[in-house]
Amino acid sequence: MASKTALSSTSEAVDDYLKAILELSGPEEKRVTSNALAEHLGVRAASVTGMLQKLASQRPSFVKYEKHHGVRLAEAGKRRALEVLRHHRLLERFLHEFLGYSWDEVHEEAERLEHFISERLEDRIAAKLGDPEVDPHGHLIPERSGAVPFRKEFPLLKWVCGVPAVISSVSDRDPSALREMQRLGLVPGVSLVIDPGTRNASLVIRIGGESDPVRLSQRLAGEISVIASPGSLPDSQ
Amino acid sequence: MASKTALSSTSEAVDDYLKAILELSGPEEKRVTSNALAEHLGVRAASVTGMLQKLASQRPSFVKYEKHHGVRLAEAGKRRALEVLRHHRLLERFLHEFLGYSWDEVHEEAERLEHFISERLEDRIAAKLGDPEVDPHGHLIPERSGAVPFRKEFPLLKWVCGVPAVISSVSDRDPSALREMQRLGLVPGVSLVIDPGTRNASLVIRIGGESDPVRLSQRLAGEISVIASPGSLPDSQ
DNA sequence: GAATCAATTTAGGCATGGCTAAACTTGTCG
DNA sequence: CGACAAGTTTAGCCATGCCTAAATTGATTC
Ligand SMILES: [Mn+2]
Ligand SMILES: [Mn+2]
Ligand SMILES: [Mn+2]
Ligand SMILES: [Mn+2]
Repeated sequence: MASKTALSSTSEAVDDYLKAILELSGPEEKRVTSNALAEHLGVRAASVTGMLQKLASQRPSFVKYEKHHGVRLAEAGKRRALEVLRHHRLLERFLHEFLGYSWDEVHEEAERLEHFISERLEDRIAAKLGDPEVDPHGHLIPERSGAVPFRKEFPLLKWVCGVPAVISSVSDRDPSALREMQRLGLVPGVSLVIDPGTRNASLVIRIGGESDPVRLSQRLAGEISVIASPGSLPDSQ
Repeated sequence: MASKTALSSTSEAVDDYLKAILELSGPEEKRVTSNALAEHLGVRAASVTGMLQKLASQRPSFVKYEKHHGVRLAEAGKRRALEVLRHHRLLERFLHEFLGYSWDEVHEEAERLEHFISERLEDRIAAKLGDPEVDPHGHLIPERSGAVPFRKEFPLLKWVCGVPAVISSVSDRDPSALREMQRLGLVPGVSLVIDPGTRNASLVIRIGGESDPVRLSQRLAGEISVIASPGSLPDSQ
């Protein structure tokens, strides 16, 4: 344990809490509840409380924690969370591009290794990949400096019918959903339109300018995020 | 912690004990003392005793342990130790060959990652490297099946003066020694002869058929292992 | 303003893997 | 044989992170 401390001073458990807070608090950096963390991390709420108290009491503290009112990242916590998230996404990309992993296999491996690679390895992987901006699921990779690229994207389920969109990213946590999307051609960069009036249990879409419609389950659609299609703007000729 | 268990059922600490026993017991599989393990692992002897008792009491047990008389690997322990050793050496080779690590940098990174790579990643790395037989320091890589390649090698310090030898491997644990060897050209595959009568604090050798002698400290020489040079056999024309 | 209920925290435990200090074995030497 | 020293084990502790069960708090709702 002493040797792992030398690398970063954070344990795997601490890393995972910080990353979970980062992801759950969203771009607006909302406070995150103990329950939400417990569910995301697969531990009991009581365990979360214990960890949050410890994270809040360190110097410098990793989180700002107010009893009964949730938690948000402090400066040091945000720095480490972004560091781990960069590791995760670089690793996913590396496994996919150099070692023949499919996009539904990369997440599990990266989830473990992200805590244990050195800064040197992070840099070598980034260099080998040519400093990529996105991972295989379309997620933006935080920069080495800690800067966070930003892109306004929307859940496909909230996109307006009839307006062309481009898939920007998909959730990486469900391998079987990823295989299904792969089969349908639903990968980042692909454009689509939602058929008017299909907003019930499923959604009918047309992919990439083709005319044959595809029916999408709520479950699958819920994992897809989109941005406006360049072709949908007024200046599209 | 439950999730790490899913990968292998051994913790990083257990892995390191098993690997240490494997290395310290040598090809003859001698019993290893608590003190030797404590020194190798950088923990106190009392901690070793505690761990050995636990490893011996598992089912199936990882080690055969007799109080006050040292420990040796049981079947399950040997299997896991070789598995981790294979990870270590494949990783060293991969970091060196694909990611530009120098041979004095690979050990530290591999020492951490060896515990956390999946069987899938192990296989992909081995395939990418073309199933290599040795790591950057000349150490033989255990096979996937658990088979252990064998090669009879000797400490340079015990080699006979005047008889040509070839460097088979060097210790990977001291980065500054490795840099020094690199500088002198003392890498696996290089042939050398020890000058007669130099067996004191240092050793004078001639490298690769050249005539200029090199003085080698006991410390450096102690990290080098050799095998007989093919050219030294009677049938060398 | 009080009752209620869901969310949260506290209290008390357990497993892992370290540590120190104090006992105990074992082999060796007088 | 017996005493001693080195090596080893035991006893008792600590930190990390998880758990369950039992309080507690805070946000309604009447
Ligand atoms: Mn993780
Ligand atoms: Mn991803
Ligand atoms: Mn290790
Ligand atoms: Mn090596």
